[in-house]
Amino acid sequence: MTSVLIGASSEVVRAGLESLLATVPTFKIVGSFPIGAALAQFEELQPDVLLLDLESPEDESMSLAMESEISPLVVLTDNTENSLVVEALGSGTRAILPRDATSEEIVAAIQATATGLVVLHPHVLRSMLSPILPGEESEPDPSDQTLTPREIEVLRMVAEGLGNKEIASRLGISDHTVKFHISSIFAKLGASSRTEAVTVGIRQGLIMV
Amino acid sequence: MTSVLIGASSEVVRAGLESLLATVPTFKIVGSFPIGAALAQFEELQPDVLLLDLESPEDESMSLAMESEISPLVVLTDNTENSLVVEALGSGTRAILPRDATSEEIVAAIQATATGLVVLHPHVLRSMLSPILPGEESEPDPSDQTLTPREIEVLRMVAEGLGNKEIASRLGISDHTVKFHISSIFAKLGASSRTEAVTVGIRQGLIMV
DNA sequence: TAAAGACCTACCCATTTGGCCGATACCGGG
DNA sequence: CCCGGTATCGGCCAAATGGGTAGGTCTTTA
Repeated sequence: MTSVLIGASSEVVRAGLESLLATVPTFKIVGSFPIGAALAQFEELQPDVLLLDLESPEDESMSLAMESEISPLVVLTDNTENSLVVEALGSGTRAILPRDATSEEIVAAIQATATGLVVLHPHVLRSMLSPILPGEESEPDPSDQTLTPREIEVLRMVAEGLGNKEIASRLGISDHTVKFHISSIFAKLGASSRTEAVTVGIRQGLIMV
Repeated sequence: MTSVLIGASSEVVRAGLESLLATVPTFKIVGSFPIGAALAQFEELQPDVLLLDLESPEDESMSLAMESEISPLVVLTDNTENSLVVEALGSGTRAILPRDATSEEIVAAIQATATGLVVLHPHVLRSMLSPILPGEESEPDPSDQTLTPREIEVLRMVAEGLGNKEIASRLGISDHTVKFHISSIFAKLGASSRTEAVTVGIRQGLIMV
């Protein structure tokens, strides 16, 4: 049984969510209020999940909810690309869905959230990943050479500051081989030291920091 | 009804997952094979979800799965902090859970994945957020030490892949001094190689890529 | 089947790195 | 005035690094 508290400024939305959740026998709606009231009631009602419908992420309700350290939080919002929602994940919010999510998605998100998991809509994920996955940049700079999976694996360990010997033992290969791979990496990346290789690799999105 | 294909190298794990999923009436196991075989069967069986148990993210199976563009993919792995798993999200993987996830979590993740949502374990989320959320850094490692302007200058050149001698001539100082600065940087950043110092420096926002 | 590429191993050797000892000099605060 | 932090030099030395060349499997591709 998962107890759910609904917070939505629109009464229509509340009614919609209520009827939606009512179709799932393991859900129990412990309350349904405008956002402010829902937040106020959270302490007392202690629901497993708080389902919030936010008109816009700029809404102060978002920050309010974030600051109150309410943890199992499912948020419906329009602007899934706003960095605000991404930040929200850093402080309690367990799920972010667009307001036009299907009922199956909302139900699944609440269930997953209740178990402690974090749920995202693919769009939200993309906006999170875009800064760190520069994505398919194929500038024919000096090379355009693609590293083999093995080389990427090695480069990743180089970035960790590991020595050739250490890398060798982790991969179960000889350190001679590691040196060979690193030489190939240098050639393909146009680098001449492992440190330079790392920065180039990061710039090209091959590895992350 | 959600059809699930299981891929795990260990027969014990397969049996465990099978019995776990069997308890959910809306799940239907369409197959259970070692990882390679599971990937091969994916086309034919066309499951709604592919559940993979990966021993380690370095496993070539991961890259294999990523390249095959199989989309509804739930991955169980040990090393949830590895950037590899984060990258995996960029190409198909819909869920990443630690291998010691509870049965509730696994079930919830499969259900959410089937509806198209992306599911993460909180740990995985943290490793994704850390690069773009500079805040919340409160690891009193050996670090928290602030680099002097000169040291930052040196670190920046180290990141470019320059050698001590080269840095020395650019700064108009002796290479001994450069080595001294780098030693201080190592101590303050808790690094033990110039490459590691660079990645730590990038992580802490001291330098940029 | 042949060719190509990825992957692994091995050797030699010059250069670089990083740790360790020490020293001088400047500057600001107690 | 002395002390601590910063910046600058010096030498010594073990270890790691990077370049070159040369071989060997294995899988995929043509």
